[in-house]
Amino acid sequence: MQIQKPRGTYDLIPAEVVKRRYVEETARKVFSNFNFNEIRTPTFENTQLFKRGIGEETDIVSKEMYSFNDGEFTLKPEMTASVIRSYLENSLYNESPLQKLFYISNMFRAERPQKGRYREFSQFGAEAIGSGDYSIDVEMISLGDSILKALGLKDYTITLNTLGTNEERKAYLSKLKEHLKPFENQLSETSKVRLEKNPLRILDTKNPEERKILEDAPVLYDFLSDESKTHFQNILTSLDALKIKYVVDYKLVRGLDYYTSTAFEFISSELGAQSTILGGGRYDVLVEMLGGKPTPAIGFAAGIERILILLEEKEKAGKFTFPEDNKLNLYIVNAGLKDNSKIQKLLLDLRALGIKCDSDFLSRSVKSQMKESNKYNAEFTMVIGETEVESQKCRLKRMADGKEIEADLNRIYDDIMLFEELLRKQNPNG
RNA sequence: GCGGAUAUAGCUCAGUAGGUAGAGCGUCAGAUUGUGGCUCUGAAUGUCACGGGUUCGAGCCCCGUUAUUCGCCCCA
Repeated sequence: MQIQKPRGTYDLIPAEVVKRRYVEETARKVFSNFNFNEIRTPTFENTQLFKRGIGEETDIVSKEMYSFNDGEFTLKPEMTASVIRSYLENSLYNESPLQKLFYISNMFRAERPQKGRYREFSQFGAEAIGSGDYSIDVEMISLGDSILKALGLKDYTITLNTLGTNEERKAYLSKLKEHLKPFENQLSETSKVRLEKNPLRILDTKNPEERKILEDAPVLYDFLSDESKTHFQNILTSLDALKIKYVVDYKLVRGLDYYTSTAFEFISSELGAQSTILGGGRYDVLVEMLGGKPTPAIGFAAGIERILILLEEKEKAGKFTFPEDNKLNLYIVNAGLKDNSKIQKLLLDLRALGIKCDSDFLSRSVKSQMKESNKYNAEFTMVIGETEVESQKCRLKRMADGKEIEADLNRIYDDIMLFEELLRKQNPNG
């Protein structure tokens, strides 16, 4: 029996690699424009890092981690914990008080696969470590927005909330529990468990009955300090000034323990259950939790597969096209030349000069080779046989319009560059 | 992890009442000797996801497995 790829993984065949590279390169370009620097960390970490950083009770840590070596190591299920670990381990805080970092990497979570949800998946994301100022929150949101716009996406909603500080949340949570207690029997099993362990997550429910119960539940925002409220309002004011549209949703929460204060999600309606294409927020306590000095920080991550699904849907609808790979500059047709090394020598010289060129390796007919050249969308084609080798001359054909010049085999590169001029000289009327 | 659906050529899909597979696209070759795109002609390719069962006989029916997909859940 054929061996299959593991569940929830995928192959990227050449046609798909081109699309993915477009996403990665576009993201990289925008990150760079925002003066964020790339960071790369190991594929696996000590399991302890994620337990401490993400939280033992989270779904990710409690049931979705790929651990091995008796649980000592774990394939990274997200990047933030790794980035902070690396930030501390390499003392990046000594290089400058604000570190603006980005990453593009694959992650691993043992979830049930679905559209837009894989067991090995990819994210690009950014972390700004060292500033508690609201302006960096705005910077991050506009960074995410800029990348998606640069990619050609615009049909998404930016949803914002603020989760306040741990102390503020504590006061709120007891009120929320009080509100939910009477309805406990109507809650789902998971919500019942959460009522004790993490009541905030109940706000996130999709269950219509639970949503109803939550309608007149206390609102977290009302429990926040003036400082927290001002921080949030300043962000909103700035976003208005930048003409970035958003929706405030006081029920938006995040699933990882390290989040505090600002939280945001970029949501698309075209992805079914996996509607979040980009999500993030502040995590002002994480650096300290991982052994550093108290350091405010904020980050986000975006799902590359989800973005690709959206772009492919747009492509199908005729509203988008992926940029093509660089086309072949020259295809050399071998017309019965026994000594192929003469052609390969030519290819080698041209390639060294930066020309993308190829030839036949199947001893096919001239006609087939021409078709091949056409399929590769080659800019130029030339035919070389015994006659050409002897005379050191050949005909160089431009595929777009079929026009030809006589070219010198000893200076093909120059002739390609001078094509138009030579064409005029050789055919003054054509 | 729970519930539903699906699984036929590289791709998109047909396949009638169970009688051992087809189309379009793509690929390859040819349409007079060494020149592509259009057109025409022709060819190749499937253990009908895998394993078992029912039957004289299964792509079609039954069971299991695997994978995909939708919802829950989770999140990017």
